[in-house]
Amino acid sequence: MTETQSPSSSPTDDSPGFHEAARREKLRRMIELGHDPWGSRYDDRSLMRELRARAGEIRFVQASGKEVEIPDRAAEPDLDFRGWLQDQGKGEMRGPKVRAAGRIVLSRDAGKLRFLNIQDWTGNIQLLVGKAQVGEANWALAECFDLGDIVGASGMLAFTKTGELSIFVEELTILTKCVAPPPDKHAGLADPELRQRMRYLDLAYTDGVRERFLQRTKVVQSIRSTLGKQGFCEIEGPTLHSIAGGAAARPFTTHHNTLDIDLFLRIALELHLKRLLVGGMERVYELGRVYRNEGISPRHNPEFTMLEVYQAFGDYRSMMDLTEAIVADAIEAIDGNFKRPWGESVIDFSPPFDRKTYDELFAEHTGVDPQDTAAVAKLAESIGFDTAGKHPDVIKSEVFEEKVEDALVGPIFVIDYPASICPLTKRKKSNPNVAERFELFVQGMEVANAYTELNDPDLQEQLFKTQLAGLSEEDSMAKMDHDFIRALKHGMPPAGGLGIGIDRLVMLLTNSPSIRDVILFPLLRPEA
RNA sequence: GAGACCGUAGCUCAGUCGGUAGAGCACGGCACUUUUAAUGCUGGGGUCGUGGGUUCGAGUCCCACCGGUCUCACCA
Repeated sequence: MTETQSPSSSPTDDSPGFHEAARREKLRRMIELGHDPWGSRYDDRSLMRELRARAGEIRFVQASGKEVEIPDRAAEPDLDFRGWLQDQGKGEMRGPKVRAAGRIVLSRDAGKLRFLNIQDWTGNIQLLVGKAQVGEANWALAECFDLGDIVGASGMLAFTKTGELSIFVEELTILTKCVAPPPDKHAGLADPELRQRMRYLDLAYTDGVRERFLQRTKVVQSIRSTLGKQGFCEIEGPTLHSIAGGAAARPFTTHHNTLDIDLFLRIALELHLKRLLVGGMERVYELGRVYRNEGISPRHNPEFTMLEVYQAFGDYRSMMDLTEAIVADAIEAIDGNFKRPWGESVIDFSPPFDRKTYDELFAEHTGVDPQDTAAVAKLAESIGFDTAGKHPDVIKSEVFEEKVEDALVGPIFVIDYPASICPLTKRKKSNPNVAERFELFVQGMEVANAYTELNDPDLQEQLFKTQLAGLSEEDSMAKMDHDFIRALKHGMPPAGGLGIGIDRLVMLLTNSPSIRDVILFPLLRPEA
């Protein structure tokens, strides 16, 4: 901001930055004409969506005084509007007086007549500005407008001769001058780096971007509403943890000066929510950011949004029903279409989703008996995995990820995981080697993960102490948290718990191939 | 962290065999009171990501670096 030129500097057509210079010249002229180029409060405007809804109020008044309804061009797309209008003979359009404000995204001028398309976040509308109609002062202002300027207009809502709904402007207001040249008016921004670094431009000028992020908002609002209706209570847990538990991921570290202690940014919400179950908060959730110091990919961002829900006296099966309800309600909130496009294919989110056990899917996709540890190890080695010194369940899960997960088109609940890789999950009564856990897979992506929560403090302590052979402590979900064990000793009710990756859910629901398409400001290396 | 590909005007993109940098949009000027990515005429706009090297000559070939995209690794 320190390099701003004075508004009085003249445009120089032969220097780099001449686009800005030309715009600053118009800014100077606006000031000269007595306008504030940075605008102020602008009341009583209608949104573009509202204006389009009012098109039905417009009438053509014939010379005789007879009012004629305007044909609905949506119902008659082939109508020759110009011809229809001529057939009505002499007369004039009459429509409501309206005010609107928005950014100029298109501009055409035809001598002493200008057409401006202005856009707000509900749509756009054409302004018709005629020199004779608006008078010299407004016309002089209109001559200072550029693409990208934010302007206000008041006038009559009516149709032009070609049938385009327009505001026939009577008064113009500059609300904010745009001094930087905008992206291509048609193509918007295409360079993925620019789209992320200058998200404001991507939102303002690239087709569909604002809509996608508004859909994300609808999904999040819908989730809160679904949970609220079922009596769940939203809480805010700490994001600074002294033990980064609840998941297996490398944490970001930070430091508190006064206490002189190192802290971690949370990698999961789990352990604090379960403490709340102990405290008698029977249905709780948190929807918030977690941080994992891992790689960046089309499906991973170092900070992402997680939903975790805990329901006392439930189990992982109640969480399956809840997951389906959350997804179904979110789809209803967007557009109600359960068969959703995904690239070249279509995902059918109609509940109920498929449910298959881990072992069933393992056998189906590998042809190997999941109980036959020797055969599983042999398969792992044939894929190229090193099996030496690894727990059989670790080997099995490596094979599962390699051979099964990518093939899960879904939506499908994978249920009943090997217990040894689930240190926070209750075991099945019928088989202690199996954990009551499911993950929801869609297009090979893990979207949700849920357990019947382990509430036995002694078993939990033991599992925290046990590092599975073949996993480093960093790779392990088992991190000793004495305070959490102490909480369990006071009695955590049997419960179901659920985690949903919100970014990935939004990706799937909005047909977005990269997580960066649904995160407003994904992590980027700083510019040089 | 490894590999492949990419970086040219404000934006979107061409650029052949190594031979003085191109288009559309945008921008300036002129014309036009019913346009729809308006149109017609006209003008200006470039440190080809950065720095080296090869060459008589580099946007183009080579090396390093910066940034991005994808794949892999990591994310049990």
